[in-house]
Amino acid sequence: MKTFYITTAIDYVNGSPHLGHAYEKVLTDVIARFRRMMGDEVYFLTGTDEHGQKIQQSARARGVAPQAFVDAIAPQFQEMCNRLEISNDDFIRTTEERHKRVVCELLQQLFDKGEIYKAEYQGYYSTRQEQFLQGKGRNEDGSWPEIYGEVTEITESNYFFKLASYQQWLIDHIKANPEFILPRYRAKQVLEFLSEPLNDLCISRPKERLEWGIPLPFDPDFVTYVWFDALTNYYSAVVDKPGVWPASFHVIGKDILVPPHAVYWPIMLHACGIAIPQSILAHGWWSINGAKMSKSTGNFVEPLEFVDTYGVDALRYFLIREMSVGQDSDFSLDQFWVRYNSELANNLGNLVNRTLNMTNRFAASTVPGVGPVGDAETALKAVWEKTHAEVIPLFEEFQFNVGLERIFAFITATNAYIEQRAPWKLGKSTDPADQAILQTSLATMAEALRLGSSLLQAVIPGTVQKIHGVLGYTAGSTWMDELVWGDRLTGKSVEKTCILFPRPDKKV
RNA sequence: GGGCCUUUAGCUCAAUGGUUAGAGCAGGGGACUCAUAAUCCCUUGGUUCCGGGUUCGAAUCCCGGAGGGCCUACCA
Repeated sequence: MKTFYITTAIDYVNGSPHLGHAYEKVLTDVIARFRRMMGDEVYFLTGTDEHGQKIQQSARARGVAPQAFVDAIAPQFQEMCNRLEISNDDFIRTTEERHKRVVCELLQQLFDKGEIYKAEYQGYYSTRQEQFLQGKGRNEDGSWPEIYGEVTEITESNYFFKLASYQQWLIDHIKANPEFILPRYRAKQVLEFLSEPLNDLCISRPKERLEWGIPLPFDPDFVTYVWFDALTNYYSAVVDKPGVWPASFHVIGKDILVPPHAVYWPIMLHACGIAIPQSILAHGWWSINGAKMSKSTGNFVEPLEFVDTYGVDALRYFLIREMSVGQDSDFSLDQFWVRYNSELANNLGNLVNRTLNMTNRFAASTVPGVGPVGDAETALKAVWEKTHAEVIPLFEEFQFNVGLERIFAFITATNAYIEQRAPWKLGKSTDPADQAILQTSLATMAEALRLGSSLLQAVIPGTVQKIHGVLGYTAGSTWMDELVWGDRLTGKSVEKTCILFPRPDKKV
């Protein structure tokens, strides 16, 4: 079986992680965990992008070496993964030897094949910003904006990759493989980009301008410029792991789909004779309180602070529940509280607690065996079968928001079942028939809770483990038979109480 | 300028061209007490952005328009 290999974009370490970074990690993690539960062999990669001009500048501004600078920032991203309970198998940094070696190999190979050539490039250059300027950045009167300082027209030599010669191949591939770019409507955007002739891609910077990069193997006076450095991480991380490449999914933000991931990357690989990824999944962006996220205006969410305050699963749940994958979404504390209170705390959390309580009170803390089964049990089981059958395909299509809604409908049905059986009334009866139904109802609610929470495994893994734990249960590593209604809780002894999602006034 | 996406209840979202457009939350009413003042039941709420067209039948397909977002041009 082909390994299910999934990646996030690597984050540029010129600043601290924010909500967007956190979302992409969580989304990818949910997919990875879901595939593992489905029985796939999963390999999950994330990492950091650590070269380039901005980092060189930031390091210089602080008077430290670039390596020291990135060594200080990269751990923040690793720490974020830990705190978000991201189940990545590897974390690659583009400053690692294993990465640089592969980048050089690919570049040398393409150079030897004549796919990379040297050419002169003429353009307007801002010394202050240390960058070439685009014609469109110019003012109406032809002058350049103040921030660029002195702008001069210069000629510079650089290396170029023959992108254009693969244009038709890529167009054909995208048209023949509708799964290649997801959501599908994004493929139109890529094809539109490809409807104009591609320019060859400048892949180097002279060392006088940019030192902080990977030197070209065939010309030490130049370093690699972004594309071959950053994109190659997906490949370099697994080049020595047989059976992992090609990637099944690259999960990225919609902003870096066109052109890097959908155009440069497949062409780079194809030119090297390497298989290209199966699929690229482009997600949307978060706004905050209806406005664009921005550090300068203070309109941003610090993911780790949020986790400290509200808990990792509260954040994971909200991000996945609220966002329709591919679309943009808004993050507001009000909406967060709606999800937290009504879904996590009241519907699910309270179900856990009342189940424990009743099992303690009416069955000496041990999940009883199922007695006589009536219409109520049959009906609840039918809801389960329906939920189970609907949720898996929804998750497979990344419709997590809809899937979660269905799961919570089942949780509600379980709460309703409990009302219908009213074990607290049965507990007062000495009639053996009532006692038998009591046993059945306690066993049924526990089993429903085990199953319903199991479906939440990929999204809120820590919480699900706690729920299973207080039910005296240890879940299997896949859903193969985990999701089958049964009696595996019979005889398990349960905990006294468990508050999973405390209400705000009761939080410490 | 060209292109893409989007618009469904107060809010967040569903609905292979097919009964009377559905859920959750919020609002209103009731029930219950095992439970985190929770839970359960009932209920109010719609010109599916607007205007045409195709069709036996349109939220869905076509044309035109409006609002919002985005790509075309480095940044989750």
